[in-house]
Amino acid sequence: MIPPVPSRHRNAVATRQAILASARKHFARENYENVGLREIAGDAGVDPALVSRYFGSKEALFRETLRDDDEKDIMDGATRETLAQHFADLFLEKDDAPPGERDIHIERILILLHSIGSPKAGQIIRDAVQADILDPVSQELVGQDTEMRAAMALAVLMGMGIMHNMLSIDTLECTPEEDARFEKRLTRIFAAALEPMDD
Amino acid sequence: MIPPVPSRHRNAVATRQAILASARKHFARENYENVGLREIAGDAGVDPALVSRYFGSKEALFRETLRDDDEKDIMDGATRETLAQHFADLFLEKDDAPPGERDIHIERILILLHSIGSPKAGQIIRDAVQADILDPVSQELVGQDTEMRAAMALAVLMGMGIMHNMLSIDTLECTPEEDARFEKRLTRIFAAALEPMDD
DNA sequence: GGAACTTGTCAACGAGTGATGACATATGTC
DNA sequence: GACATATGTCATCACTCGTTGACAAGTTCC
Repeated sequence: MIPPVPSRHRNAVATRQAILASARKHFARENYENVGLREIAGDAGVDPALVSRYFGSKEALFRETLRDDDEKDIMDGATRETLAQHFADLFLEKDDAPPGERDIHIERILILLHSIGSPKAGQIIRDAVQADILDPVSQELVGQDTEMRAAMALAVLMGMGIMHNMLSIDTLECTPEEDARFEKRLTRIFAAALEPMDD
Repeated sequence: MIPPVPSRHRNAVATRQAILASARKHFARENYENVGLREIAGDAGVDPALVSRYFGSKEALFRETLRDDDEKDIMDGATRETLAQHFADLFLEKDDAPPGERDIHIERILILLHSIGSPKAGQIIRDAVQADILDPVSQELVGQDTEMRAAMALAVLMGMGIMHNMLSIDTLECTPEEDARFEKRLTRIFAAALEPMDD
């Protein structure tokens, strides 16, 4: 009988992070309801009971998944002139952040999108959207209807994300010319959502 | 012992329709996973076993829920000039269809939106979106990138629907002036998505 | 070395799900 | 009226889920 050598030394914070990372990965791919705690634990190489122990409940784990501690502001690097282009780049993943940080950013949006429509996740998502996206964006805008314009830009961003990542409806990635026209059109849409009315 | 008078005479097609109507109602309010067959049956005043019997499976029932038999085309009543306004009206529910038919239309979109992100409902939704929205719209467009433009308009429509109906983020319903500005901006966004590039 | 605490393991609970098959009752046909 | 079929009822299956508590094993401190 081989005494099973503990493959990983006991480390509370490490397992907690492993669980959280696994949860982020799975919630970014599937529904709140379709992600099981056993699935998360298995992928993290951890006993399922630890998930409940470390986070209290699945709902609390999901909330933790959406928390941004020191993540960079969604409006970082955008000036008033480049606002529409900034949002287009956001969707086109032409982010100038380091790749690791960018992936986290994308993962977070995917989590948001996948579990919209789940009543248990609804309020959590609502709060995160308001605090991390709507408030920062509308605060950056000037002129009339700042909240309305921020909400409309977010609506476009979410709709495009759903089309691309969840419905897998891609009108992109064809010829480079089409790609360029897509980007131009996308920028125009964001401009229509964000820019102050000129008349 | 009162012999329980059958409140409703046995009628296969009537119960089938009752189940379908109840399913539509519930799927328009919650996730695919969060709607139970017992819930649907209970609301239809029907035994839960009948749901499986009449529709085979929950998945098949959901698919049936999204079928449009004789529903009017999403592009009905739109000319090339009023295209953007037509889409804005679609979201603003200023539909000129009879109220019953309009509710069905709205209900169908809500079903689509709520169960995006559910893997079991994913393919069904994808097919319905393609056949009932993308194809008719892109077929109506002229010029370059018709599919791309249709997809972008749908993205805007879905994003706005999510904001309004699921995240309950309303920048609307304030003053009439704001309302008018919102409609104007929304029309501009749809125009940016739908109109051919002029340069 | 032994006590006190932390971290991990295991088995099980109660609740809920979709689905199925046996049975009961109504309806239609001859 | 008697049979065959259509429709509805009931109990239950097999399964998955989140969560919990008892216990084992490692770690730290005295």
